Amino acid sequence: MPRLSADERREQLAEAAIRVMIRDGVAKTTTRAVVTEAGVPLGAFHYCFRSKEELFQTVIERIMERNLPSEAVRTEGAAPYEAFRSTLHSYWDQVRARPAEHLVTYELTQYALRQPGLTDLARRQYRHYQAVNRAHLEAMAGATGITWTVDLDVLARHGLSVLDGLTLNWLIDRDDAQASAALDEYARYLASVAHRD
Amino acid sequence: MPRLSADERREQLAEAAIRVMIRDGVAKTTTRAVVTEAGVPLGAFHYCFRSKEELFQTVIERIMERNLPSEAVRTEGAAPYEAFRSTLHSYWDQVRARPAEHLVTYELTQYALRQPGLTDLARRQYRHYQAVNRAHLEAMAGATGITWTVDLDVLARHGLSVLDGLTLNWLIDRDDAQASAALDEYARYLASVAHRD
DNA sequence: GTCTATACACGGATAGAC
DNA sequence: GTCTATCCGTGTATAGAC
Repeated sequence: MPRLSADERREQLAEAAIRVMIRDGVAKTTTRAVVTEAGVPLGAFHYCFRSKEELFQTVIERIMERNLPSEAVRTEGAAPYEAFRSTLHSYWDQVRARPAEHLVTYELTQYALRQPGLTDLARRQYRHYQAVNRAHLEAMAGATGITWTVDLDVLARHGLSVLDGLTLNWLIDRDDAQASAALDEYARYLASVAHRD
Repeated sequence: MPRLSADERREQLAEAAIRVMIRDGVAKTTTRAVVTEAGVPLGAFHYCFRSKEELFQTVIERIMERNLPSEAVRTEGAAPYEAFRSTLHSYWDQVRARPAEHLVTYELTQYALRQPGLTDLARRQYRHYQAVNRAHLEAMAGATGITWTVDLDVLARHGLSVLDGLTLNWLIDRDDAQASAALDEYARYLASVAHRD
C-alpha cells in the first residue's frame, strides 16, 4: 500500500531538488542529496525517474513554467522613461530578493548545454525567455501608449541580453549602485527607441 | 632527477586542464582527466597543486590574463556607427571562432562562485572584464574622435552585460542572424550616446 | 509498489616504494 | 623528487526482500 502515488513522489522529489540546488548549487545536487532532502529512501528515486538527467529535465521545465510574463504596470500618461524604469526595477527587485534562484537558472542552462540529450531543452528555455521578454515589451508599449521604432524581435533579444548580463554580473559582485545605474541607462535607451503615437 | 621542474609541470597541467575543459566541460574536468591529457602520472598532480581547487584557480587567472584589451581599429573620419559596428563584429568573430572557450569562461565563473575560497576571484575576474571593456570604449572614442555622453563606468557595465548576455544567448541557440541584428542595435545605441567633438 | 541493501565505477587525495 | 598502488568517500543505479 503506497503512502504516496508516483506522481506525488515525483512532485516531492522535484521540489526537493530545487531546494538543494538553491542551497548548495546544481553541481552538488546529487540523487542522494535530493532523496535525503525529500525524506524518501534512495531506492524510491529510480521508479519515479529513469535517471538524474530526467529529474533535472523536469526541474528545468518546472522552473521555466513558473517564469511567466508578469502584469505590466499601468502607467498611461506617465513619461515613458519613468514607466520603463519602474517596470525594470520591479523586475530587478525579484532578482535581488532571490539571488540564489537566479544563479541556479544559469547553472541549469549550462548543465543542459553539456548534456547531449538536453541541449534542445536549453534552446527552448531561451526561446521561452525571449518570448516572455517580447511580451513584456509589448505590454510596456501598450501601457505607455508608445510604439517601438526597432524590430520587436531584435529589441527582445537585445533586452534579454542586457538583463541576463546585468543579472549575472550582479550575482558576482553584488554592486547595487552600478547595477541600478546600468538598469537606468537601459531604461533611457528604451525611451530613445520609443515613439509617442 | 626531475625530467621537468615543478613550474614546468604546473604549466603543463594548467594547459592540459584548459584543453579538457574546452573539450568536455568544467564539470567533467577531473584530476584524472587532466593528468591523462597532460601525460603525467596521477601522483605528480599533488606535488604541483595542493588540490583541484588550486589548479582551477590557476586556470582562471591564466585565462583572465590572456583576455587583454585588443587594439582599437583605427577609423578616424569614418562614421561612428560604422566604426563601432566593425569593432563589435570583430569581437564577435572571436566568439564565433571559439565558442567552447567562451562557454568554459562562464562555467569557470560559476564554479568559482560556488567555491567559498574562490568567490573573490570571480569578483576580480569581472572587475577585470569591466576594466577591459572600459578601455575598449575609451579606445573607440579616441579612434573615432568622439566623447561619450554617458558616464564611462555605467557605459562599461551596461556594455559588458550586453556582450555577455548576447554571447550566452548565442552559445545556446547559435542563431547568427539574431545575434548579428542585436549587435548592430547595440552599435546604434553606442552611436546615439556618442558626441562629435 | 515500496524500500533495504548493495553493486560498481569514479572521484580526490595520499602512503610509501624507488 | 618521482611515480605506483591504494585508500576511502561519493556517485548512479539495481537486485531482491517485503
